[in-house]
Amino acid sequence: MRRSSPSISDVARAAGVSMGTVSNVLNGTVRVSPATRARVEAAIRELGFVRNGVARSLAAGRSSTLGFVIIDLANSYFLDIARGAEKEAGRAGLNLLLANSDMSEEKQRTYVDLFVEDRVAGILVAANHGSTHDLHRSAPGVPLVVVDAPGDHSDVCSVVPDNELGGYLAATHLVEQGRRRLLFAGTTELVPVRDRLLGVERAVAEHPGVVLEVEQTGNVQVEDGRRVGDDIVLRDPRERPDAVVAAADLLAVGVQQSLLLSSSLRVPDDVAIIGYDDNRAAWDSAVPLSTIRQPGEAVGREAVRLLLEELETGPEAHRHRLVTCEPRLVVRASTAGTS
Amino acid sequence: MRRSSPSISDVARAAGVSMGTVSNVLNGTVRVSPATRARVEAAIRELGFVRNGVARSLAAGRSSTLGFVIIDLANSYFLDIARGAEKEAGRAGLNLLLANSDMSEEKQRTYVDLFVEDRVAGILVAANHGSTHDLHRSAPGVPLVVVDAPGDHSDVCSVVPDNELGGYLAATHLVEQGRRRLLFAGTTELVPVRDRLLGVERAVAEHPGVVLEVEQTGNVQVEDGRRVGDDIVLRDPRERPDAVVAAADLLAVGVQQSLLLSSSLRVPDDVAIIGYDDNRAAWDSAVPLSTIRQPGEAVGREAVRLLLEELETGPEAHRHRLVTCEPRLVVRASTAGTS
DNA sequence: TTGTATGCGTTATCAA
DNA sequence: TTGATAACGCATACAA
Repeated sequence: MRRSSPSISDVARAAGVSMGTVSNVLNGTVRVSPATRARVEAAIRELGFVRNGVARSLAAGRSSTLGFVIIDLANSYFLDIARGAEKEAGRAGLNLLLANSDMSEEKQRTYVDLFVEDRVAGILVAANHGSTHDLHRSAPGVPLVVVDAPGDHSDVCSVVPDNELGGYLAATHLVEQGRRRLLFAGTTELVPVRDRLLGVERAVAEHPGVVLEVEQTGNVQVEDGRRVGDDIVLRDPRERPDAVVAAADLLAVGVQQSLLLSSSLRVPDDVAIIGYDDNRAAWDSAVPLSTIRQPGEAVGREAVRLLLEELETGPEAHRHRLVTCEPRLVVRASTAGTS
Repeated sequence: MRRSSPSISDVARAAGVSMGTVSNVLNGTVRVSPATRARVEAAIRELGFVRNGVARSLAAGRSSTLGFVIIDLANSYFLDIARGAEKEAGRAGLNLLLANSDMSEEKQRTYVDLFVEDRVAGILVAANHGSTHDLHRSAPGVPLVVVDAPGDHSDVCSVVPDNELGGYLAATHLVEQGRRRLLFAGTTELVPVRDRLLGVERAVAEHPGVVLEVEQTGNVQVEDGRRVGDDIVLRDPRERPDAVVAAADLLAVGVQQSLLLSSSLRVPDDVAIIGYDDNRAAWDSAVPLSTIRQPGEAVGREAVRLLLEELETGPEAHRHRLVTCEPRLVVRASTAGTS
């Protein structure tokens, strides 16, 4: 039994050919006669040869893998982005490896550094808004694209979903369903939430007679939503909104739970509710939730495209830019009725 | 501006020392005089040198990264495993890279192959039960551990949660809460579910007077649970279970939703419900769900430990084995009352 | 179509 | 403590 795995030169010797020939049949770029090809392939099989990607990328000076540093894998949105990125990468013959930075900027740096050291072909980073400052400085020479947050435009490309449009779509939908008193719930501490609210405001402004109220929440989790719901339940009917735009699905689920448990208000009859994200975590609410679906796959796809573009164009000829992806309205039961 | 990133020899020239010296300050294994160290470090900073991990692992003949091929990243359990694995790997100075096989055995193979080609130090594979046959054959030379499914014991190590124990814990808890008519819901097509049922049966057998009924479901999703709940609601009170052991959290959520919507049965007063997995997707049910928490982090940790063991012992001296991790009962409101 | 030889950027061995 | 140099396994340019 051999100690280390066989190399190309072992294969060459076994097949009675040169290393170059073995390399040629492996890569298929240069023509090789069927006869020798067969001999080489037989030797490869016999020896159980597996090509060494490390030596490969060292010699070739390029790698065929992309690295994706993800801030929150528990969020299905980022998984969708990863899927989109993976597909687009596959089209270009590249593989996508993931690293979980788990909300930690330190781990984010560590993994970016790792990918840089490993000289991957390119790096994707899903980061927090505001934490993308010097990401590019960690990656000199390796193209890097910031995903889901606007990066420093002069140094990196970035891809973001159009949150303003999403808010607009949500509010417009509710108004078209006949709703007139809208309540927006969320915390405007978060930049994406702020953008969503802007879109809601634009939609409301387009429809005279429609009023909008904003309720700040501490966070955008289920418990925050429950508080919003409890508040609505306690109100005088004349003060009550007939529709809620939640800044996130979990928030919407909380609102819904609260209304349902109170048994006094029905969804959507009395209050329509729309969420945001189309998060898997909210797919199973009692009343199926209308929502704005994040363009996760598109974000991932576009990010890889930008990476490939930079890869082909070369670092200096490349102009960094921001690409925006459009979210989509998904109508389910929670807004389906007419008021 | 330089075309490619500076190498050790560039640094050596700039610092007026030899490559070996630079390598020594980089790795810190050999003593270097403070003076030259300072000169080298200055040159490194000045040139923006980043060490080349590819050449590094080629020359050293070893890599410091582990690869984890994950079957379903959308399931928070696997993310927990990844976290546990990452921590343990970190302790050994290794990095963990993830690949999403997304339920596809083909992608699983592809990524295992990729990791083998890249000569990672070791590979973790979270696989489907039954699909682990020839995984080791794809990875000659690279230690591979099967996670969450029993691998072919003679070829690989594997780590699994103790599903039988989990079932036992769940049923015992319910019996201790005074429940006497247990209903187990799930599909015994799935091996893990079958094991959980075995544990439930053992617990029931230990308590004369307690009866158990098994209701097969098509799958273990929320909708399957709703059907189970609907069935319970329609039953004659004397035929009705006072406790449900669901084979999975989502199933339990479905049961709960159905009972709650019916408004005729209360949880846990009339029917206690316990789930399985402690899946994040079920954290926000209306009545907080008691459950059996999967030992995700432990599974990941043990998997890496087995890998390290095989790495140190060497392939031939190493005996492959199966490690089992114990799940834990988590009591929340859905079983907290007394019947 | 196939063989030969050089270099990729490091580590590691052996001298100095 | 430091310097010189041979691998590591492959791609690739060039020669045959």
